[in-house]
Amino acid sequence: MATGRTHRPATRSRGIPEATVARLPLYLRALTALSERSVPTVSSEELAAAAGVNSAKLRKDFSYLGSYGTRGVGYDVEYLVYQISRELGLTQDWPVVIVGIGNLGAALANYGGFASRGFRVAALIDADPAMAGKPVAGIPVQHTDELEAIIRDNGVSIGVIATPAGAAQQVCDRLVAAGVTSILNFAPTVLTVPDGVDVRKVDLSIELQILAFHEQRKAGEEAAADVTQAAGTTNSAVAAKREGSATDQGPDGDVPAVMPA
Amino acid sequence: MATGRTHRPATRSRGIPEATVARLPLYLRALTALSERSVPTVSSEELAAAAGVNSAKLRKDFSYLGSYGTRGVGYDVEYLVYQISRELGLTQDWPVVIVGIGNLGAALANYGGFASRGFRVAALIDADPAMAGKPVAGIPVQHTDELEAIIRDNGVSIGVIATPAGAAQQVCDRLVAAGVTSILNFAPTVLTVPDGVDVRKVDLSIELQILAFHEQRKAGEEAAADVTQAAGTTNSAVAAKREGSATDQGPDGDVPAVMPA
DNA sequence: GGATGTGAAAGACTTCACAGCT
DNA sequence: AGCTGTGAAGTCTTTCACATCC
Repeated sequence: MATGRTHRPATRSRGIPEATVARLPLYLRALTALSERSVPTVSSEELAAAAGVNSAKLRKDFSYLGSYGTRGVGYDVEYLVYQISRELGLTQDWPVVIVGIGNLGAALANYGGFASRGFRVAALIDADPAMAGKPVAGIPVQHTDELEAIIRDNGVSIGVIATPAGAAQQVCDRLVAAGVTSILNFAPTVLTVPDGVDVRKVDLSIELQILAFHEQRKAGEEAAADVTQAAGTTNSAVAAKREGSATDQGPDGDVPAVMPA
Repeated sequence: MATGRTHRPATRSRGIPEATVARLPLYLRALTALSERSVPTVSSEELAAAAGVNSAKLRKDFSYLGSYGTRGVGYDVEYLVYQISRELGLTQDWPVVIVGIGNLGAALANYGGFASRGFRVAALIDADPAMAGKPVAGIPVQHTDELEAIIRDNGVSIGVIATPAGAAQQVCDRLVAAGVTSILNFAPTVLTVPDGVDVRKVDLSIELQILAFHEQRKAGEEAAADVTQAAGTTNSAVAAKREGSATDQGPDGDVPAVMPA
């Protein structure tokens, strides 16, 4: 037990809102791009635009990390990159295992951004004996039998599940039993995990369905709200609604991703 | 607004909360499983468990759709499946194009759940001339040059971007110009789109970073709270920290190769 | 002057708890 | 008796707007 909601002696400040945490990677990516262009400082306005959020939100987010900016000037890019990296735990190396080396697993293994920042593919695991030894992305695939040993020998705490839905829970159970406490699930199924284990899911079909919902709504409004200016091409008139902000990308709200069981 | 649809009092609320919309696919999946097992009715408690949420939330969610349950009994599985499908716009067929047929694009094309629920892969598009004509998941890949024609001829309104980050915005612009109004972006970059176009993103690297944050927090607590039985496992080895390095799978590293986080 | 950092207000979402229907 | 549907309360998140500091 223990793990779960450990009672912490009110260690001040460590309360970064989940919504903020979910945006830190976005800021980090934008900052990294600026860094590569040798941009020394950036204002909340500029950085917010690059990250696709509004500046008030960004400043509020950063305020949870501390006062890393300079009034009248902006933020030092390199310094912020370091602070956010540290906050996200990317200054250390996280060994990761990918279970299920089908098309998706292979795509993930080949994903460059994977290795680049803090994450290292420690092993690829698949249940198919025929896959064993075969290299994918330069890493030999190992059989599921080795799962527990791999986790322990490499001190893996993050596992990626890219198996078919039917195998996901079983794989998850084994990962958790072997010591994994964070799971990124690509299988279209709800995973049940003990307290203290984080699960985030990535689900193509859910995302598409959400898009379909909005798409349908657009079509309805379009039809109902007669055709005002729509002259040329289709271009979704979509009319009203839609407030100012152009693109608050993504699953943004980050619905219920983390579910500590 | 205009549209004098002022007929219904309420209940048929036009405003289903975004958070609710994001969960409908989850409920639908759970219900479909029940349906396949020929379960006739289900209580909010049972369905909530299957979907991984709590029952109060589920009931509240359903209340936005209408009163589809029976007090003292529960919900009729088939009926709910239909209502949710309709609400999500899955009773119609959505042609989808996938742009960028690397490992990830291929994985998406092969994804079964794709075709099953209202979505149909209308075309696969890639910029590599060598890919043209080559079948992936039984569908011949077409060259980017054909993009506009494909969108128009098939009435595609949903596009999936699985290209490297560097090509994503350009592809996005072309999709939008051709009439696409919903985009699912797998490339690790912020897309800018005109008003009225929805973008959702799926980003491996962001998800991993969020997990790393929580993982780090756990480790800190563990250390602070010390003791616990523990013993085995642990010692995250944490080798040296790697810096940048320009990995990048050269050959069709497919997906987002560049752009770390 | 100019941009950050932040209380306070507004809004969105979740949870509670129970009235109301079967 | 059992379970849904929902106002109300509680919590989290976003936005505002301005005092504060370089």
